Amino acid sequence: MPALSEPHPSLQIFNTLSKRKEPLRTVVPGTVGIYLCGPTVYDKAHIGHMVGPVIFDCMKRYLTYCGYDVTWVVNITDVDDKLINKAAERGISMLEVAEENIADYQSNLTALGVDQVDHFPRATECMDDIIALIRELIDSDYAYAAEGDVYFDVSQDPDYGKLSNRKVDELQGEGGSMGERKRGLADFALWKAAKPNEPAWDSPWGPGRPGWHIECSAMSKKLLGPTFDIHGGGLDLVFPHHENEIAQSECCHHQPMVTYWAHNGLLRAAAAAGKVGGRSERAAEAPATARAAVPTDEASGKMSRSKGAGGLAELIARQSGERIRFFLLRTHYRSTVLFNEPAIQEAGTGLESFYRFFKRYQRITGNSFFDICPPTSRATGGVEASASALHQEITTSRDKFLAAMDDDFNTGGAIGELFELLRKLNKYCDENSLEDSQPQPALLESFHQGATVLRELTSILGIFGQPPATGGAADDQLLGQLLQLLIDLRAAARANQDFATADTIRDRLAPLGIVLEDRAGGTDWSGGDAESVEGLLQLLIELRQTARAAKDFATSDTIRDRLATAGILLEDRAGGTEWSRTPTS
RNA sequence: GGCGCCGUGGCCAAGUGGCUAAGGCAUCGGAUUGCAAAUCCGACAUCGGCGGUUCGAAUCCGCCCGGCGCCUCCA
Repeated sequence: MPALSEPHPSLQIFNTLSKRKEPLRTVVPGTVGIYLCGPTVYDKAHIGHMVGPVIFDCMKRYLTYCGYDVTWVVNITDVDDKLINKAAERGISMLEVAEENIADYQSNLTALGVDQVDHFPRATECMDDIIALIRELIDSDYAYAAEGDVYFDVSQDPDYGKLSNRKVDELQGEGGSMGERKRGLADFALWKAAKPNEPAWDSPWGPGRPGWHIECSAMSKKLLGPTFDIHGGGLDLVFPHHENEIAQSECCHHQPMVTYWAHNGLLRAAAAAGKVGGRSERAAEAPATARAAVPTDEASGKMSRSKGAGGLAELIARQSGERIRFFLLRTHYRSTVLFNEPAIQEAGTGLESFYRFFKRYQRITGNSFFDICPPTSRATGGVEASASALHQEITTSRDKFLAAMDDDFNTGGAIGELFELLRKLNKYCDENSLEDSQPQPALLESFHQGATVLRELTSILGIFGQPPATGGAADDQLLGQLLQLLIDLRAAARANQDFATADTIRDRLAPLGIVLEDRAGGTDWSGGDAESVEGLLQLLIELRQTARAAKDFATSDTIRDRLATAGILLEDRAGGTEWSRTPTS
């Protein structure tokens, strides 16, 4: 076993094996191999499945930023009893079940901004590796075949239990029919003989399929080697899954499987016991006819949606992947996170402050924050601290941010520092009136550099990569046109000291989720969606009626003409004014 | 029964031996604004309870109370 690299000067990782934080030392200097246990794809993903991917995505981004060449593997278990059952239940093949849920899983990952995964190995694509590993274990007497099954002989491994702090003779083991074929209760299956009509692969022990644990030993070895740097997964996998992985791999290779075991905390449903997607929840869910059904009684504690186990795609549609990502990153990854939708909503409120700043940046510099290309490495990032008071503040914030990340990827602490940096930048805008007059180029440059550091740091967390996705382009355009018209009408009213009309416009917009902000250079708006359009038109029609009643035909005609330009036709009838969309071609 | 985790302001959440306990959300003042919104400034907790170690503890130890996880498929 070759010696590990020199430790990183500041980065520490908590290791489940030693139960303490340790400096990062890698197997190969300058590179990091990460393996994260991915899903068993027998059903749609729930939000609990996203915790690991999101934090490990940040880990890879940070390690890359720190100069490492990182390879990240997330395996997919696509052969398993539950897949077989699901396929039988639905009358489709196991492969079809897997394909469907892999697509769901990956689209969820994409929505949450998880795009750093290098390999998604599938168990069914690694059968040769799995069988080879089992054969080696049998040859060296760590495993034995029994009636078409193969079991790992736990009694042969003196280290068994070192990860989860368990003693072999205290383990309960599985009962049932398999128990008769096992030599020891704690022994676990490496290969399971196929029953009639089950999917099966040929092996020296007869047709069958691999056990769950051996897949990960085989896939991690294949892609990362017999010893690699970081192995991740949920805390619930420590025993038996990871314990068994260690047993298999280390008995086979006679060297450490993994240097750092990193386990993320589990998501817990607020106001109810049990982790999201856990056993108690599934039991409670069983009587329900449709798991994706809208909860009928929030107080019953049996809701699926608010516990997050169902409808991740729907949750993402309601809240956006970025909000969910930000919500997850606010808490340290080893902590239990209490999940509930209002909390995600609240995280989104915090996120809005950043988006308002991005607009401010655009107003001041004329450029999009999202077009800033920040330094992508720790060595080249940051600003000259001595250049100005602002730069010193920025440097302090950046140092604190990096110190938090160095401390076992403390994203919660890092995010706190991000808000500090945001406040400093806003204050700088205020104090130097960057929006009002023609600011000095030097002030502008300092400001730009501060924004660049903000972009540098947020990129590490994988947030604000791109402007938020908007709805349909056509509706967006109409919404923009209607609001510009309303803003113009309001500006005219304000110019005439007609604050009643001006305030009416703003007040009527609020219930539609649209907020107006008056600034030196004009009025900004935010919020609103396709559903706001009808309300806006109703308001415009009323404003036009008021203008007509006051014989202010210039205004009323302006409204009608500009609506026509926007593709809305107004028709005055006896009972009132009706609107319709002009057919588009 | 065995192994383990957690309990910080109204809510969420950093901090795990030493300046006035980050930050977010909410609330209340102030600046700013025609009024708002946004932004900035300020207010708001002695860290579940008790006892101990220490010059010094939210941070270490013990006990108690409360919440949760694993020991079985599970991210």
